[in-house]
Formats: sequence, structure tokens, C-alpha cells
Amino acid sequence: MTLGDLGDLQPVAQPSTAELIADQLRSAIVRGAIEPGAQLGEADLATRFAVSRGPLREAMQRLVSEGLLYSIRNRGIFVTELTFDDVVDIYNNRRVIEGGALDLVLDGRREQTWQDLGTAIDAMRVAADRGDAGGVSDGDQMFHEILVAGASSPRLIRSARTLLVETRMCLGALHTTYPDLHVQVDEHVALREAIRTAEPDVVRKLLGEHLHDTVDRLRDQGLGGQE
Amino acid sequence: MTLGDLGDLQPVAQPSTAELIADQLRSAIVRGAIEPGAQLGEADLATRFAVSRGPLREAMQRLVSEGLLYSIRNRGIFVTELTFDDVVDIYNNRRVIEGGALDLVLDGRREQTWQDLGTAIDAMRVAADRGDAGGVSDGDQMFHEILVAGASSPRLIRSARTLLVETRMCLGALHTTYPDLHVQVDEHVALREAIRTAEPDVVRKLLGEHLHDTVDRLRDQGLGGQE
DNA sequence: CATCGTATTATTGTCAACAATCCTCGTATG
DNA sequence: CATACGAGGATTGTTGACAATAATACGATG
Repeated sequence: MTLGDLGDLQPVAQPSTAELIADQLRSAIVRGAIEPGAQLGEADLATRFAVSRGPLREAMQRLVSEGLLYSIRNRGIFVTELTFDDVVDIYNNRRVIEGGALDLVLDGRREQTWQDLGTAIDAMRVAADRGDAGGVSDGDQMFHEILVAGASSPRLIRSARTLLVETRMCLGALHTTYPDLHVQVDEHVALREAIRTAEPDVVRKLLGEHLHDTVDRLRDQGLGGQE
Repeated sequence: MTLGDLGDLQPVAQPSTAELIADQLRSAIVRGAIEPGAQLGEADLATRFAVSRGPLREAMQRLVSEGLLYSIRNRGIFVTELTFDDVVDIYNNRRVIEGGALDLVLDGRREQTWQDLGTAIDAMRVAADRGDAGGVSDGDQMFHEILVAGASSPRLIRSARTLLVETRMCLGALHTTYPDLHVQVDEHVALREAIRTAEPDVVRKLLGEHLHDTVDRLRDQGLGGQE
């Protein structure tokens, strides 16, 4: 008995409980539901997730190795609080990672990536039109995620993911950094067009400035000296 | 009661048990003591580490999030096996990460980093003189770790660590890739000198080629098509 | 003989109880 | 009054036992 054409079906991935809890926790932290510096009481959280402390602890260990949490022995696990130095480091890393991804994209997948980025642009525009700052921020993240995905490098994608999570962490602290939402959209539109047509050096520079601008805005608006 | 000058003492870090076990496991995997694809039996490992299954599972979750292990629900946790595509991806990422670190180093810490790299060079030379391939490999890793440390970016350092671990994983599979150990040393010496004196573009290019060479050697020697 | 169904066994997933550590608050003492 | 000491409570660290799932081997059936 031979099988017919079933399309490209992929193996079902049954995520472990630890992974599920880790995802929940991560989004809770990003959303700001748990504020930086706060301790994650095991008993409390365990009942909240309706699981025992065992799986919860496993999940927390994952986030520790991602750098979202830190643990002090016999005291507990806490949400990492980002200093301004961290913000700088995060954006430095984003420049490195996304810049590296960009190089790979420009080396043969420009058109495809340009097309994929359309989804994010559309989402941003719609959100901006109705003044939905959160939606624009979502679109922003989507844009950069798609950009990195264009490099089709599993490791770059993972690095970018954690960096984007950290980005949202500091953004969450001071809600929307752009004066006008449409400015944010336009910046990404320009970047997208450059990816299709401009010289590599130019695109690269544009991305660098785009990320540099954000860190400047963050410095001006919120955390001046140090956290 | 005021305290006198105690030097720059830093907070004592009592690592959690999970972290300790994770370190042990990581080195065991890198060393090749556990071969890729192998399942990590919990009961067996737990007795081996003289702990219960709880802490062990926590440690394994860390390595899962690092990508060294992967877990299949209700089946177990396994050591990830690197395909040739992974090798390419690892070296692409190393180019990105170490290249990014290099940019930061060249931007104001050239002399200092050049000096720091001396340690690694010395270690490599000594090892090469007595034909100790493993020692040279250690020095190689140290070199790249110091290089990235020069950028003093916690996140770049962590990314680089993970990548170096993965590098050693595939290297471990086919023991020493250099025809002559001294060639390997000389390549690093050239790179180090360039970091002190050469134009940024040149240094960057040199590093890129250095990493590219390695992947070529790996393709020639061991894994041709896939896996 | 190949295939399907089933019992067995081993391994993972989960939990609740116990031990160890730390924080807090009250008390004693100089 | 400030400090040191100690009891109590709460939280984390660890363990062993139990439940659930999947791999294996064996026998039944077409």
C-alpha cells in the first residue's frame, strides 16, 4: 500500500507542558502583567496555571536561560529589570542580528522578502489609521520578524525573537514612543522599498538608523541616565 | 562602623542546582560523551549526578531552550544532531555575531582587545608546539571568546557562547580539522594583528574568510552532502 | 505469511509531602 | 535607643511515589 500525494504535511509537535507554561509566562512578562523586578512566587503561579510546582519550575528555568528571569538560590526567581545599558545592548544586538539577516536577504531573496513584508505593512497601516498604538507596535514586531525570517536561518530567527521580546519589555514600560503613528509606518515602508531596490550599503545603513532612532527616542522620553 | 577598602568585591553567586547540572551536561555533550541523537534517560542520568529527577529535568529544559537538546512529549529528551545545513547556519551566525562584536571592538577598544588576545595566542602556540590538537582547539575557542568579550555586550557574549558550544559539537564529531596545527595558529595571529592595525573593512573581511575557511574544511573532510 | 490486536514493560509526566533556607517580627540586652 | 538574638512563618529545594503514555513482544486472525 503506497500513499498518494498528501501535500507537504509536517510532523505534529505536541509541546511539552514546560514549553506551554513558558510561552504563557513570556507573554505575561512582555505584556507587563508581571512587572520587572517582581518575584515569581511558585505556589501562587502554580495554582494560577492549574499545574503543580514541578512543571512550573521547569518552565521558569527556560526563561532564565533566555535571560528574561534570573534566579537567586533559596530566594526565588525574579523578572529581570532592564537598565538603560541593557536597552543600548539590545538595540546593538538587533543591529547585529537584523543586519546579518539583511545581508543574507539581499543576497538572493530580496523580492520574496519584500512581498512578505507587505503583510506587516498592511497591519501597521490599518492600526495606525484607527489610532491603535498597540496594533502598530504589533505590526512593527511582525515586520522585523518577517525580515529576519527572510534569511531562513533558524538561529538568527531565535536570537531575533528573544531580542524582540526584550524590546517589547522596555517599550511596555513607557507605552508608545512615536509621536505620530504614521511616521512609524512610513519609516518601515521606506525600509521595505529599499530592501527591494536600493544598494546593499544603503539598505544596511537605513536599518541601522531606524534602530538607532528608536533608542534615541527611548532615551529622550523615558529613562535618562540609568534605570 | 565604616568599612575600609575591600577591593572590588563582587556579589557571591550561588548557582542553582539546575545550573550546575546544566553545565555538566553541556560539557558532556560538547565532549562527545553523549552522542548526538542519543536519548537522555532521566532515571539513569539522575543517579549518575546523584540528584533526583526534578532538578535534572529543570537542567534539561535549559539546554532545550539553548537548542542543544530537543524534547518529544511522552518520549524523552534527545541530543540534537547537527546536519550540514546546521553547520552552515552556525558559521553564518558566527560571522554575524563575531563580526558585530568586531565592529564594536574596532570602535575604540582595539589596543586592549589585541592585548587580551595574546593569552589565547600563547596558549595555542604552546599546544601546537607539542602537537596537542585538543589544546589548540581550546585556544581557538578562547580566542573567539575573548574577541567577543572585547565588545562588552552581555547578549553578544551569550550568543557567541552558544555558537561556540555548537561549533565544538560538530568539531568533536571529526577530531581536528586543520592539516597543520601551526597554520591554525598563524591564521589567528594574522587576525589579531589586523585587529590592532588594519582598516576595519580589511579586518572584517579577514574574520569572514577565517570562518568561511573552517566550514569549507568541514565540508571537504567530513560531512559532504547532508548530516 | 503479513497484519492487526493486546498484554507487558519501561519511561516520562505529575503531584504532594518533607527538608532546608531565608525573611520577619518580637524580645532581650548593652 | 540601637543592636543582637531567636522564634515563628513562609518560601524554595528536593524527593519518592503515583498516573499516563508509548515502545515492545507475543499471539490471534485473515
